[in-house]
Amino acid sequence: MENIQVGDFNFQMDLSKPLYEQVLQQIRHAIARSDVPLGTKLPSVRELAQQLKINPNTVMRAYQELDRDHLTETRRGQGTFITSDLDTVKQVKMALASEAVLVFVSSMKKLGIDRPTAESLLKEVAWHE
Amino acid sequence: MENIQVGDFNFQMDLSKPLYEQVLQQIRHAIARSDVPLGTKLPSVRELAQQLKINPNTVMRAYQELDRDHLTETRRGQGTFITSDLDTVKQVKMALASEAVLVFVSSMKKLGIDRPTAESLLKEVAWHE
DNA sequence: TAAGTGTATTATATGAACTAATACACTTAG
DNA sequence: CTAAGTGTATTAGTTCATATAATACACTTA
Repeated sequence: MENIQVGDFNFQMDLSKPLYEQVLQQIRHAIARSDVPLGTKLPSVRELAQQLKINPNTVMRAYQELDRDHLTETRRGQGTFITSDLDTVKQVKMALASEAVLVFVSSMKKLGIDRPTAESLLKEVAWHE
Repeated sequence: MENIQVGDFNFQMDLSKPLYEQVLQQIRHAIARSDVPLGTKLPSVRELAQQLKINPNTVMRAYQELDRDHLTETRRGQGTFITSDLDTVKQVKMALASEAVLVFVSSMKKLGIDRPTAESLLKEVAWHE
């Protein structure tokens, strides 16, 4: 459970999922949560790779996917920056939230659990904001 | 989206996840949903492999995991049968449901979405029992 | 005894993920 | 202009989980 701080970002890496996916998701979530101001510069590819002890190519793969979602903007020679467009951030956030909701509903249906039961199960668990 | 019927079971295989995991989950869900009576015999390893056009070893891997959870019982020379113990089924079902709830809550928290918002998102989606 | 079960073993194939090394292109501070 | 710091691209190789293949063995039952 090592926690690595790089610039404004926090990373917890493990081996359960592809590394590029973890980097991608953790930065994406940081943006969605507004942990970090719009326009913030991401750590450079080389720096992040060094800090996380992974390959630069792996970091680049994550950054490219962020770019594709327009959550970041890359300026050659300068770096990769979080978008300044709040709408884009909100849209991505809602898309991720909807996806999570659908996954949950799908799980419940696969188990043959109806809506009221699912809702009460959800009410039973602690949240801890 | 091919749908394959084998005995009392329905399978929809794709390439998004390991084959053994898909077989495992689909049978597990069928049991949890009580789609199939307790005590029912699963298709034989060879038959299921043939119908799904996958390797017998892959099917066996799924069956062994079901056995480990005590959702099935294997009798050498006879076959693999769903447990007759309703409690076991209920327990596994609730464990899977709890897991799904936790995953959902975790997703919401990673996005910085609070409980009331999550609940209202859930209310907004169609369910279609 | 034969046919149908699960089980085990060993070998091989495949593809995704990751690493490695290197070179190139662009920007900016000095 | 130059050097250092950016992202980008390419090619090669490693590693690991998954899946296949072929075969043999053990047990049950008709």
